[in-house]
Amino acid sequence: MPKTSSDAAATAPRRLGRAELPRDTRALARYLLGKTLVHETAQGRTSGRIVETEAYVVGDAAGHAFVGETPRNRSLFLERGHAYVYFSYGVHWCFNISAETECVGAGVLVRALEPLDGVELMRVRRGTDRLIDLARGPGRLAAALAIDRRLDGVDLCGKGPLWLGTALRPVGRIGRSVRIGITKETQRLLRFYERGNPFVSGSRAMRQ
DNA sequence: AGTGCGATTGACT
DNA sequence: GTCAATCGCACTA
Repeated sequence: MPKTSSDAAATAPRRLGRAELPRDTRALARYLLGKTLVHETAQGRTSGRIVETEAYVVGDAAGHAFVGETPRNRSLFLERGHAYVYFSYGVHWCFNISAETECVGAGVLVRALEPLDGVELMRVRRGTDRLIDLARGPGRLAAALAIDRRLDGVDLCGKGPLWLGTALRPVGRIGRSVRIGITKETQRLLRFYERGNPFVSGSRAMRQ
């Protein structure tokens, strides 16, 4: 059987520091492609390679921060590198990374991961055996890594259980498209993904 | 206090 | 392809 990036415990990524993250929201969305997202819990470690992101920039009517700071979106106003986790459609959690500086509301939605460590644990959490579906889409990704409201606002650049790591493998060609599922600012090309990667969400055309 | 709706997913025709 | 599930939040009054 050929070795794939989904084999457990491939190589250990190094934690990324805040200084390594671009301030600019769009730049951060691109930078994150190929990087590793890790969550360590009592159940074990799950991690994945980020293959799809969306930028929600300053002054963006589609962004949750557009209405100004509220109890729900306050994490978007933290310094870059903090988690913004929100509850979507009364069913799913979605994971974002705050961007820009403190008091500026912007962030990057992480939409899909290529599973790395803890694939079996992800299968249990997700209730499916299909590797391709474990973390393909923001709601699935959060479920696979057990990300929920408890992680809203945590620093991803500290020593906590949820953190960003270096890329274990360089990112390939980056594709760009409109963002998925929004009703405002629908023409802006703020979705970024690794071209041809089967773990990217959406239709086949959206992965090319 | 009531209303409308959403950065989604999975089941079903 | 269509559509219900299911909740918290922002907004109106």
